[in-house]
Amino acid sequence: MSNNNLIKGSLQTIILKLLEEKDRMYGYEITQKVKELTAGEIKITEGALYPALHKMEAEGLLTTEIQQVDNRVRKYYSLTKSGKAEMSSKMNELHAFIDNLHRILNPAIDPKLNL
Amino acid sequence: MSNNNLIKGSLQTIILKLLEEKDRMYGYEITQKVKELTAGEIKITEGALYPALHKMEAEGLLTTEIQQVDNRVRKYYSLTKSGKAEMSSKMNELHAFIDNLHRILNPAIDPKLNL
DNA sequence: TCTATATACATAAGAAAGTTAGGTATAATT
DNA sequence: AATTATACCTAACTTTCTTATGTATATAGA
Repeated sequence: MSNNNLIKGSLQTIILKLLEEKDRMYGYEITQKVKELTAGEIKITEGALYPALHKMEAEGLLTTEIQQVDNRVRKYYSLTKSGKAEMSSKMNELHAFIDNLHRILNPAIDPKLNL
Repeated sequence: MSNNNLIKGSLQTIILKLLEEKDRMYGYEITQKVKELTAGEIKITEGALYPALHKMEAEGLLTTEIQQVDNRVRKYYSLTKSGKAEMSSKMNELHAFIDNLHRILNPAIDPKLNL
């Protein structure tokens, strides 16, 4: 019923970073973790998540391990060596991008000074 | 020869905000302003910019005024009332999104404390 | 003079990364 | 019995960008 808006290109970075913080995660767990961390403001849709995970596995950034839990299948993902390198790289890119966004969007004079 | 990477959805916000800071701007001027503010790190491509400007004009966010300068045509864009409202809205969304990104990507314990 | 660069607009084909909607299946709750 | 939660998946479509191309004038350099 509602829109998440604005992830656009940061989903891979989010996945990589979460998997650096926690060694093994499965898809559904990632969606719940993001929902929890953002108080429900960002909801990763399954239509975005699963194709992204498959793509990253195909690129060699992630490895998988299937596990049976309570008669249900879970597919756990972990970072490869190359995935760890990609994580660092993407985090740097994202920080640089956000810094640049601030340079563009923040008025020259700090608006807080005008209060 | 090089890639800008990572704008994805923030271009409209950038255009709206620049036009709030400076009443009238033309397309080429916007590309130069962004390049200048980010020390060349973000380059708005024309293939992204012009369609975005046309779309925003069609949506009633921008109005245009064509002007002749040195035998060359310039198309100046300005915010409409609705464009100003959209600017505020998009800025809020973007700030909220960046805050959420920080919540997801920043480790629970401030890394600066580990230095 | 010719060429390249800068200024200034524009479009079109294709790729990338989402949304929305659907499907399968088990477990737990109402 | 029906709904919600858990857990995976895909396919059609849309949005937004990249890359490439086109037009035209002005200026600077070889």
